[in-house]
Amino acid sequence: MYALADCNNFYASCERVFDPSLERRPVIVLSNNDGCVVARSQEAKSIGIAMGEPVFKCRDRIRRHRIVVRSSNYTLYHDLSQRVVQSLSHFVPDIEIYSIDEVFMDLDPLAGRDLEMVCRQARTAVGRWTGIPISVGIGPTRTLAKIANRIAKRDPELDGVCRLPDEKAAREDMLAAIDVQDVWGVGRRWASRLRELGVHTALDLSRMPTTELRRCFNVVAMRTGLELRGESCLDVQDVALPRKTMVRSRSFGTMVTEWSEMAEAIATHAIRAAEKLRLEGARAAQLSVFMSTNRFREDLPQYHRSGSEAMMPATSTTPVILKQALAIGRGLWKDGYHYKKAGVMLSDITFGHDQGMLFDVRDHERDHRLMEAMDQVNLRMGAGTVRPAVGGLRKRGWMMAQRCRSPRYTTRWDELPRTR
DNA sequence: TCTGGGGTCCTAGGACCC
DNA sequence: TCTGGGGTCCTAGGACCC
Repeated sequence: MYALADCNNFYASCERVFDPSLERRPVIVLSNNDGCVVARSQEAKSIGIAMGEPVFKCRDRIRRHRIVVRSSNYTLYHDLSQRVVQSLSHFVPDIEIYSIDEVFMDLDPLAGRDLEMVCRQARTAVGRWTGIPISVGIGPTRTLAKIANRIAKRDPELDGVCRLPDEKAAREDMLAAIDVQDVWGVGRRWASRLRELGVHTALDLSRMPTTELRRCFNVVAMRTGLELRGESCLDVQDVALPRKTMVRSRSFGTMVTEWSEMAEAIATHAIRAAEKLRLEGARAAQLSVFMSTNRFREDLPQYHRSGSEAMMPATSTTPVILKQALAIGRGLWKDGYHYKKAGVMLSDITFGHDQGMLFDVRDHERDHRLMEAMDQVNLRMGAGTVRPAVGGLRKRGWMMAQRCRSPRYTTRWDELPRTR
């Protein structure tokens, strides 16, 4: 058996933990650059604010209903997420962190115990210890646990925990009430194709022949079908798999028309990416840079391009990555466009020892000492205390807009919550 | 005026090998 | 006259997730 613990309205709930005045009020959290709505409290959902809706389209409703608006504060959300995981692991040993607000739990080690009871205890504890409300779904496969979780959220009488019934008829009734689009693994495209085939609910999907799913879609869809029938195809990954790629990108606060600004943005992404790579003890052998105009501005000429080069040998040294990223970026750049976004992607990521180079003249030992010194200073004195100047030294238009970010209550001494 | 960021997996098709 | 069969690797694009 598996359980899925999912934080309710996670970012909105995080905002409430240290600001109880937000309780019972509609709250929304915005994406980077304060562009779209990425989280809504229950009250905001009831008003009809949609997930992913651009803020400028709901300004009226925000004013009319006095909705509280927050920029996203990932430092805070990430920290609270870790506390939720820590609390859960107190009750269930085998867990997989699936996303910032979801945890899968393998319940087999708890065989013989009342699984629903354990999950209820875990839910209460998370609420008390972290202030974050969660819902838990229990089922024989991960896909069914997801569905149970959805039901737990929807039906207040279940008090936040739903165990999928074992009896066939009862379970089928539940599956029949779930829209096929709401099944984990079925997105918009597949949902519309499935509807054309007469498949409208999770129950319909579970009854579709495996070979048909394989033929019309792919093995991923086939697994989903099997999982809905109770045949487990996806296990809890209790060890996080090593990453394969790393991306740093942002859309700009205001559009960029000068290479000097674009260069700062690319440099900043390259610097951050290299830093994170070192933090994880990894190196990358492939570097890509991309830039694009604003796809929503149909009145302006469009341009988007990416370029990529090998890095030999694989590296995490900032100056190496930086120099190459700027060279690629310069090659992509064309005057005359209004750029809205740029980014850097590192791939072919390795951990441990890499292939060396026969004619390598670079002093890697020196690189290593330099990076170590820089990282140590930044760790102790604050991020960005020592950094390459090409990333820019003053506030510029390309930098991200964040008009209403709450304090980083749990990770900064100078932003600790105070009592009056 | 204003529209996010970061991932994974699968498949088809082309290039290449013997 | 007649022109095979069995592979691997890479990439781009499409789908999905949060």
